[in-house]
Amino acid sequence: MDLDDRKLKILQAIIKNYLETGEPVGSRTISKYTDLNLSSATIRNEMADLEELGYIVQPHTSAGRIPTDKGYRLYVDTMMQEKVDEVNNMRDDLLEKADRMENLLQQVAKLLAANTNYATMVTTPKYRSRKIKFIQLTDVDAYQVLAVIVLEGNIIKNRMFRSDVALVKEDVLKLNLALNTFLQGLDIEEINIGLVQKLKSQVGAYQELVSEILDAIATAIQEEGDIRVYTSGATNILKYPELSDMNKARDILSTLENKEELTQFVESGDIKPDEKRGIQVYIGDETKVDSMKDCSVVTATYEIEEGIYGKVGIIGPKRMDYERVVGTLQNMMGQLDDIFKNKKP
Amino acid sequence: MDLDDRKLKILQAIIKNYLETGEPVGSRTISKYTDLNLSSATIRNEMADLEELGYIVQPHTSAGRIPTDKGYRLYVDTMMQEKVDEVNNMRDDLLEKADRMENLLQQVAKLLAANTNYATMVTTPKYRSRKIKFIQLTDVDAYQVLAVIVLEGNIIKNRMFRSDVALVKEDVLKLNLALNTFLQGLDIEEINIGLVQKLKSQVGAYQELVSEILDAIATAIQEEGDIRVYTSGATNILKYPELSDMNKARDILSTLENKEELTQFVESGDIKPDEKRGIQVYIGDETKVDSMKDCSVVTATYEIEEGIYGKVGIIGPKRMDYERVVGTLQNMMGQLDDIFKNKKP
DNA sequence: GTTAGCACTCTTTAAAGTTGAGTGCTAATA
DNA sequence: TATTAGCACTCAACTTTAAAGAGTGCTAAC
Repeated sequence: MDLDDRKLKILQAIIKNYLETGEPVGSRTISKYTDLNLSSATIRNEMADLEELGYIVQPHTSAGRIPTDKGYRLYVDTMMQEKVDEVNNMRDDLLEKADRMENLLQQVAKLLAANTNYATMVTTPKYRSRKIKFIQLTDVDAYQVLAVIVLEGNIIKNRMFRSDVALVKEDVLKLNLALNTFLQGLDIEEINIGLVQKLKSQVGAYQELVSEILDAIATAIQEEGDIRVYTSGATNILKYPELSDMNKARDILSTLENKEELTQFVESGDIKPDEKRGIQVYIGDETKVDSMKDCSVVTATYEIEEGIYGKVGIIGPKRMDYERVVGTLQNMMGQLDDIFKNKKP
Repeated sequence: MDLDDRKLKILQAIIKNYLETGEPVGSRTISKYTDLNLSSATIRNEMADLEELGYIVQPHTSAGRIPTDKGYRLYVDTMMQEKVDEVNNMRDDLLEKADRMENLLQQVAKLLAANTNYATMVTTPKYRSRKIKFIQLTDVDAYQVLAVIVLEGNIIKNRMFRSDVALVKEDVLKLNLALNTFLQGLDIEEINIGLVQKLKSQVGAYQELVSEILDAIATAIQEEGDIRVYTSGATNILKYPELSDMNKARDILSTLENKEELTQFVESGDIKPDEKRGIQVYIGDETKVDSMKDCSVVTATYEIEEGIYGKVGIIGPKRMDYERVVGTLQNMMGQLDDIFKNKKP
């Protein structure tokens, strides 16, 4: 027995209906609301076959059928025809409020949540490495100095330091020069003890200060390497009865709140294969996150420049509206492309 | 009929028991587990009185009693004796991970949530006004310039700008000087059109750039004036059955996620009256937030310097362990005081 | 190959009955 | 006069039973 065209059509109808209602779908429903013109009995026979093939199951003997993960998978892979999403003016909303990367990403999460009624996540871009572009010291007053550290890719970090000895303007300039000479263009691994010693030997009374600054630089590079995750619309999860069981809901919400497990999606998945925006669909157990075994996650990849990319994800029930979600994500990725190309925030 | 000592003792016993169990408390329980040595019948008589006085109610005729908001209020105001909390090494945890204000506050929220099993919120400090301390322009390359804006209180903001005309090193220095001459020490209201015109007339080809920078400064000051709110442990709410009703839970979690309504607690309440750390207890409707009418919120005030303060809040069920919460908060406020006094992050 | 028809299964919902915690009141007691 | 024992009463919560309804699988006819 194989999956012929008619079986495929029936499976599609079952899934579509289940996506809408969240209720098991019976043979009569399919018989009435498709143009196949088959009686419910015939549908029943076909359904029995589809069940044997593993695409659908009955929650209990006298109930309709619901799709299995395998069924959803087939649907997503072959049957779904993407719907171009109507959310067109997201971009204006984005530009209006967000003029910096972090805000922008947070805004993206928020907009998607508002538009889809699912939970959303956005990760910060992942860089391969981070080199020091330059360091700028400024004396704020006699005992305080401001250090601005600029990393490759124009990531800017600043820290205020307090010196024990009174600062001399010329010394600060010299220090600035020394730091830049030694550190410019270096990655964190390249800052070794020898280098630090050599640097310290040149700075006279400011050894303490230099130490602190070096620490700060290390921290800055480190934390820029970490992927941060923004989420939004977590409470949308509670809108779907099949996830609203107190224990499931707590687990899912807690995963969303803690965020660590979500970075998992950054590692996995292809990276932007063709113009499909690297869209990836994880169904149930495919998420590899235990608390999400009753959810599906759809992720897309955005790229801010060659090789530097992050992920946007939509988290909902397995019966999420895949077409709409994929459409919305493609749309959003397009908007992000525009923004990153034209006007770097 | 008035509230004599015995009634008070009984009320206290009822509330204590209810805080622990979350179940209505019957006369027999009180009779057995207090040292009053009274029969359940006597307790019943007293309970009837307490009900008439408005301190307790019965959820239904044949149930035990639970405290009313008025009952909780009396308890919090007069009967509660603060327990010094055992969470002593929070401070080390704090200092280890957090070297910047935002991180620190987020960390505070997280720690409190982990230690209390309630949801928590922390607001950023509220400043009365924000003056420009100085501005530092640096040319990154021929077309990009980095502006670092330092506000009073050492708030640092930075932005990268792209210039249409190629940048000349000396010009950037001049621009820097001009900006500082005109803007240093000014608040946002003081930057008027006349001033802007005058400034622009001095900068030759860089008018466009100056415009952008001024905009950025305005935005920076503005957003620093906004109070941000960090929350943590929102999912703890779901641990309490009386809040786990799907609708209540959604409303509360959604309030916590959106955060706007939470700033409400910053406005209200006394500001640090004596060494009680400005601890304030809002019970049920007292929160003035509709979704929280079944919750209590305990807030405390931290002060980073004279007159600049923010709030820390614990959000839980009405039957939250007030003593422990107040103790924990006082402890935490103490730790924060230490940190802000010794080592400004 | 398709379909009508029917017995069967199993969830869902409602109704009815049972239990038990806790009350209020009364009359007896210290 | 304050306290207590005792008892009838109430009501939510749980259990049991019954009925309804949706949907299936199978058989026999088309």
